Parts: sequence; structure tokens; C-alpha cells
Amino acid sequence: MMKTMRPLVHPSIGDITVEGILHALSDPVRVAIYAELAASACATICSNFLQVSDRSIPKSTLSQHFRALREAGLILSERHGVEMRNVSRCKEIERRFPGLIAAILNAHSVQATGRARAAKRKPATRQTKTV
Amino acid sequence: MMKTMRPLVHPSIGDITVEGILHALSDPVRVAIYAELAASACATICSNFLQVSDRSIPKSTLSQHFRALREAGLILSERHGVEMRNVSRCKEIERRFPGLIAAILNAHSVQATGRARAAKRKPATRQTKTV
DNA sequence: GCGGTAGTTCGGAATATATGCACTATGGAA
DNA sequence: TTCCATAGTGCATATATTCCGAACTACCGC
Repeated sequence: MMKTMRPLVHPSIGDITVEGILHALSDPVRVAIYAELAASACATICSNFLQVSDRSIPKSTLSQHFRALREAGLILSERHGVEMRNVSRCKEIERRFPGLIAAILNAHSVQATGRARAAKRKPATRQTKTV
Repeated sequence: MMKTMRPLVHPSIGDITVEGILHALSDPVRVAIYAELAASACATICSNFLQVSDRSIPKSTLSQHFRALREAGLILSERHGVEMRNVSRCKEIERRFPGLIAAILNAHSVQATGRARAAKRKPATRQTKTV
């Protein structure tokens, strides 16, 4: 007697919370994944992200990250044969929390280009004020 | 020989990360605190938040929450005699990540008014689609 | 000094996250 | 149909975070 896999859980739009979204996107790997999903018009399969921003992610970890995004209500996942297709739910979320996703993704890209610029310069003096 | 308290750490604006901000604000107590700080024009003392949205927070936990907000770069804290005055750094952050804080606080208040309305109605049927 | 108030630190318990390994599930080839 | 490869999951465990009470520092007024 073999154990079956538990079904994919997607919160209904009304159950999505700001805290949940922020928590899900507070992980560098997950924002990177989500940013790419949100930018892409068509569905993307999980294994496309075994490499994320020059870092290789273990399969089981990646699976958990997708679960986190899904259960926060950020993405919609559908099994299709052997693979899973993921799309962002940004239109729905935009209706519930206007401007939120756009602002986060924009901030994320501001930060990325800032980092890219810093890398070209001399290893920057990184100051931290203590009061 | 007594141990001294470690100084308050504030990241410089360039060291503030989106991930850090999202993580700090992904806690219900911390967003509530931050929302109030951001709305208030003048400095606010930590102990004003020993009660947050009908929940009583232990002092030590509250201290950690303030540290989290401070080290994420969201607030500026200054010891003033026996108490600590806190203000939000939202203007700085607005320059670095335009619209981010506003969108988060707006989403937070959308959610709060949604919850308030739901509480008035019958204990709502909360559906969760599984695929 | 003493005592009160505001916050911090410490340490252990509770909770969350990461990941290797064995597993399910599906599709295709032999 | 059986076997293999591919995509992803579940579970156990190691590690990291968070929570919170108790004891502490720091400051002020008397």
C-alpha cells in the first residue's frame, strides 16, 4: 500500500495576506524566481530554476520554495505530465493589493542594478553608522 | 566589572535591501508598529507598543522587534534619557525604492479594513481551491 | 545612595528552514 | 508491459530563527 502525494494548495484570493506575500518574497531565491515568472507571459516549469543568479539550488529546496510561493498565493501551479507549470497570479493580486507587486519587483530591480554598478567599481567602502 | 550594552546599529541607506525590508514587515506585530510610526509625524517611544492590535507583547519580544525594524533600515532610534525615540526612515527609503513603502502600507490597510468587514458578517465561508 | 521606569541581554524552548535520500508519478522506448 | 529517465515530493535531521521569562544595564528624580 503506497502513499499518495498531497494535492497542490492554492489560497483563494481573499485568503491571501500581505504578511504572507512579504514573507514569501523576503527570500532572495524566491523573489528571483517570482520576478522571472511575473515577467514571463507563459508558464515556466520548476526545473528552469535549478540555477538562480549563479547559485545552484538543490531540487528538494527548490520544491519547497515553489510551495512557499504557491501557498502565499503568489503563483498558480499545475501538474502537466511529468512537469509542473507555474504562472504568477499578479493580475488577481493587483486587484486586491494595488501597486504592491509592481513596487516590490521594481525595488528588486533597482537593487539589482545598484549591485551591478557597485561590482564594477573598486570594492566599495561599505559604511554603517552606529549611534 | 559589568558588561556594557551594544550600540544601536543603523544600516546606511545603500546597505538597505528589499529582502530585509520585506522580511521585517512580514511580521504582523512589526508592520503594525511600523505603520503607526510611518503615519506619525513625531517620534514614538517603544513602550507605546506593549499593546498592539489587542495583543499584549512581552517587553523582551518588543525590544527584538524594534531591533529588527532598525537593522532592516526601516526606523531610526535614538536613546533619550531612559526612553528610546523612534521615527520611520520612509523619506530616505522612498528615494531608494520609490513607492515600495507606500504600497505595503496601503496593502496593509486594505487587508485590515477587509478583515473588519468580514468580522461584522456571518463567520464567512472561507474557500480554498485545491488542484 | 535608593527606587522606579525603559529597554536590553541571555539562555532555553519552540518553531522554521535547508537539504540528502528515498520515494511517487508520468512518459517514452524496447 | 516492463524498464528507464525525468520532474518533483516527503521525510528525517541538522541548522538557524524566534519567542519570552528572568536578570541585567542605563538613566532620572529624590
